[in-house]
Amino acid sequence: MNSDKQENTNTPKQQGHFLYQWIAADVAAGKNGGNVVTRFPPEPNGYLHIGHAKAICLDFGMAEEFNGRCHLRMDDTNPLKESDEYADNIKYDIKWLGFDWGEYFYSAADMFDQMYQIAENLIISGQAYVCSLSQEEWKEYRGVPTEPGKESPARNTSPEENLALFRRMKAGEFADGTKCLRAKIDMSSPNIHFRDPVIYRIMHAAHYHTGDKWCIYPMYDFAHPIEDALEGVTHSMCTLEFEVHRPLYDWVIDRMDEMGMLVIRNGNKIRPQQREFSRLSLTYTVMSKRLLLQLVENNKVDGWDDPRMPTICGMRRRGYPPMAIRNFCDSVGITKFISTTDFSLLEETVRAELNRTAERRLAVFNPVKLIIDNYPEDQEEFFDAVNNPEDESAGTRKIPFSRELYVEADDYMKDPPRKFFRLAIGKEVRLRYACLFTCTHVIEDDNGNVTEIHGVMDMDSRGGTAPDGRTVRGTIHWVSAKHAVEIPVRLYDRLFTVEDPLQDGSSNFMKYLNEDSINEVKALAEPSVAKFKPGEHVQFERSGYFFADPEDSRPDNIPVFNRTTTLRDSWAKNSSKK
RNA sequence: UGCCUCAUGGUGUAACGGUAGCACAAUUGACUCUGGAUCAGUUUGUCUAGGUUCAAAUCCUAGUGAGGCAACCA
Repeated sequence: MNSDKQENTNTPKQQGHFLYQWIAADVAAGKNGGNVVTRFPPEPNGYLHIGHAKAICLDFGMAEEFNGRCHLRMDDTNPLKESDEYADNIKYDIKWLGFDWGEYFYSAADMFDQMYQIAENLIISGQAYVCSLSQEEWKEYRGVPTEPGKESPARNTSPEENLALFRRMKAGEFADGTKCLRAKIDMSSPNIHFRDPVIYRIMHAAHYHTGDKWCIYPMYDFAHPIEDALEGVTHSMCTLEFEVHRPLYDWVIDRMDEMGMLVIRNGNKIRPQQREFSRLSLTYTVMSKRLLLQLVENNKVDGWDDPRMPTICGMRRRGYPPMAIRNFCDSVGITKFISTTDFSLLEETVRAELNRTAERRLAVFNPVKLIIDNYPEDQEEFFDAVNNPEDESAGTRKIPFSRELYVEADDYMKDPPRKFFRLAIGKEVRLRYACLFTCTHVIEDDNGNVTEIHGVMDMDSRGGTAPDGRTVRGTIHWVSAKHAVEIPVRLYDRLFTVEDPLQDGSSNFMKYLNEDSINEVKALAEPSVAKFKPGEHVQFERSGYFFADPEDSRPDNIPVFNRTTTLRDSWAKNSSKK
């Protein structure tokens, strides 16, 4: 028993990314009593995007891995930007991804009283003071990194004087920006964040959560470590740009420790620690809330949940399954290296998931009539089709068949290249699930466009199997002309035309918008497609994965189908190369 | 420039002093009632220069390149 324990403490599992190892080492060493508490701390000032999903998977994932818990906390210390609408949608998105914070929901605003108390304590112990310098003046006093700054004239005023001033700030006696509370640290530190950082500012603004109770609000650098400490968070993970803030984070934790305000859990004093990892970047999109907001406000997209947006809600409407997003987040890994992930990796993860789960249907997007001349005019019959070849339990369905069908115009070629295995005069193809068909002739209009494809079926090939076992290379999809239903579809493509829309700065990114990123068309589908419910996925064979849009559907209850992603198409890839 | 950080195929990541591996992308073939899926194969890499060591992607030194910080935003 004893030796077992020793082995555990000395050999943390040497696998997983660096943050995993960091936590594993703490657990093995018995730090915080071996408990792990993480947190995901969004500011409710925008919608969550795929970059946040990476952080969510990390924060909740590490908690689960070490049998701990992950808090959800609204980091709402700036009333000017935050709202309930954002907070509600953030919660919805996290749940949709499949994570649960249980009873551990927090709001920074709920800790304003304690933050205020800590600020007063700092003033009393001479570690904070009220400064009246204007922002311009302060900029000059703070100085540049290469040389020490200058002390604020208020730096050495007495605690009594500062306390009185701070209380008057709280009482609303001063206008915005005329005064602020600064931590008294080190004006000559090479780390700018140590040069007496502002920890409270005056903002006469109603907070979506606390209303008019406050007119002073804490700054991030002060609030965040307090939030972590008060909640008893053990491991606080954030993105790389906060690396230089870490000494200040630790400074605040030290002060709380001196004040005896750190949480004691099971006899262990919980001292939160911060570590940083690289944020996610994706090709062909932008990931900053600010820029996404610009797209929304300039009507370049249809809102935060436009299926072209890299937001969680946009991807949901596009038809990306939550598991695909989680698998993607796992596969990009956690490092400190600033990298850009190929969008195709995300798409491939989505295809992998949908290939397993989505039912197949036949739909024709660019129809041309195909007539089976040896099939009786008034006859119709039904053929069995497999719903999902990757999942036998999905069963089969019947597809109606008749003399006149629609097929893709692209599936016919007048002068086909040698490796074209589709319709051409004299060639035999398989009509998926139905029969073998040989094209005999076509009818063209005055412009040379094919209006009808004619041919004959092998009457012994019903169901699509060759009676003599001959191989037929090409199989094409079709719908029966008199049975087909018309469905609205939205074909989406990437939002930007270049891998890095910010290649010449964030002010010019809109010029790289892809004008062709949405294409609304009609398609003809087999009748069963009309029965799809909003929120269901489908693969239209040989075309792509589609998602019945939960927001829009027609009066006849046929949904609008958003194209989630195309199928891989090695024929198109090869032929476009030539 | 001051402080902090990072550097492995086209892209992203693994290797924790001992055979540079995996995924995506690219490419060849097999198979196939989706030119999908599946299976098999191929191509491409340790930023540079020194040092320590029997042995370095890994440790040390210097250089180079990239990023972050200098809001009363988070």
